[in-house]
Amino acid sequence: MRYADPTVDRGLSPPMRRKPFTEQAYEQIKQRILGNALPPGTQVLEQQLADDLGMSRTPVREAAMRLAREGLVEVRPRHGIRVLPISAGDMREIYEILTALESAAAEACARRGLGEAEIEQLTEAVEDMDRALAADDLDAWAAADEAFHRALTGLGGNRRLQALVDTIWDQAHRARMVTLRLRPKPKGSNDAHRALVAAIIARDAETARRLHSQHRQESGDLLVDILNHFGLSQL
Amino acid sequence: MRYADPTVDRGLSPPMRRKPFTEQAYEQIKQRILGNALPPGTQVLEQQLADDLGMSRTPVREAAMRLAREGLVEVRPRHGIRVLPISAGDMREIYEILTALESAAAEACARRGLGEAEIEQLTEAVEDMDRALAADDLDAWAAADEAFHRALTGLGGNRRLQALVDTIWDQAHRARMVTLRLRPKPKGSNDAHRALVAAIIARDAETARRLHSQHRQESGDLLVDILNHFGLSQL
DNA sequence: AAATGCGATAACGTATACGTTATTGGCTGG
DNA sequence: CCAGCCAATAACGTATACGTTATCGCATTT
Repeated sequence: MRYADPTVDRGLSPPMRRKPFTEQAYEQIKQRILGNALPPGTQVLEQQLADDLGMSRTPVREAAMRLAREGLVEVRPRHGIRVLPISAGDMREIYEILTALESAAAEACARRGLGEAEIEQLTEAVEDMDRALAADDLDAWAAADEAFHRALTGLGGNRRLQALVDTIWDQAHRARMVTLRLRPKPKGSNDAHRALVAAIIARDAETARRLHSQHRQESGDLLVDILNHFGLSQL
Repeated sequence: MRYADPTVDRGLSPPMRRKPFTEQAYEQIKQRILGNALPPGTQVLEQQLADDLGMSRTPVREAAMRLAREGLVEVRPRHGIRVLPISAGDMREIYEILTALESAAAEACARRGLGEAEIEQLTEAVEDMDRALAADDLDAWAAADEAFHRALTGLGGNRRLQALVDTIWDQAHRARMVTLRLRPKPKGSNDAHRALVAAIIARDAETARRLHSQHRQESGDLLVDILNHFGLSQL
């Protein structure tokens, strides 16, 4: 039986524990899917993935079941693990959920009021978005946009909500990456985020919710329209 | 090696397939938790659960990991699987999420408009709630209330949202059962549901959302207050 | 008696073994 | 040549085996 070679024990002293294989498998497979190394429609056998990752089928199976429940793959009993394509309809569902949850987070932020340092996280992200847009760096813009949304949900003070949003956000990753270069410059997003931050600072919960809800819904609609317009009904 | 006895093959002809052990384990353990056969704080070893359920550790482990991600248990290496207590703070988080998602479903129902038969599902549930309340049958009331919420999310036309709500709803199950008999008669809920149905029929999306959001938020606050008032900070 | 060290043991993470069954490729009959 | 059958096989679900490591009891020390 082959176990993790203790001599390769990721340096560091005692508090550094090796990440369980199940976790490694989950992260790596997910990364391959999001990074398009495993494009939608791909089918891989459990054994094959296990070989690739240098572990046995057990952790791979556990990771696959998790990814399946998160909606990234489908396990088809004798056909392997299939990377799911995302349809425009899926995106509609995903954005509807993101809209509801993120708006609730925005409302919560405004209601409870944020501290100096917390506001800073948001404004920082908006400034990064501005800079990226000025430099025409769409990848940087996407990263900053993600940072903003992550900060927003993080500051809402609801861990469960944050975890849900993270999971769901990942499902839409591929579609966002594709549409990023097919859509008009996302100037509107920056403005919308600025307005939201203002509402949060003003502790106007209802406005914060409404602004973000509207913004999210518009982004979602735009994205779905682009997918349909370019005939990208499956990603 | 012991495999499922084919002679006990749940009757039915060919299209009837035995449910995988992993699934059985998940359902049974969950049922035991929700039914309080495994009260919060309980710790059971994987092997022990496996013996109880008449299967090996493998499916039990998979079920445990799933339940852990759903927030019902915590796996503590070498201490067994621990049934998590629910705190008032947890309930706040859970209700915040339910509020956001169900309100979105209500809005969606109103926006797209429901057919005769679909409306019927909702009014049926409300009538059941009325009957149960008149008969002072709180368990029946809770069941009808759950049916209403399930119908609402189902009719929203967003499968992902429905699945999320189902999972999160379960997390709050114990707390609802406990507070059911500590709270005043839930007459207000019935009225709120009736008003919501009216808004949906009128296809007034914004009102539907606002009504349901408010109702949900109030139920959540009430529940949290009761928990705190009775010192039930851990369930 | 309390604290420390150490060995036994139990529980876990992972690997492997194994029965079951769907799929597949070839073969036979039309 | 094609449809249907059959055997081989591959992939999966589940069970079991096994190395690792945390915990616990017990003995030794202060």
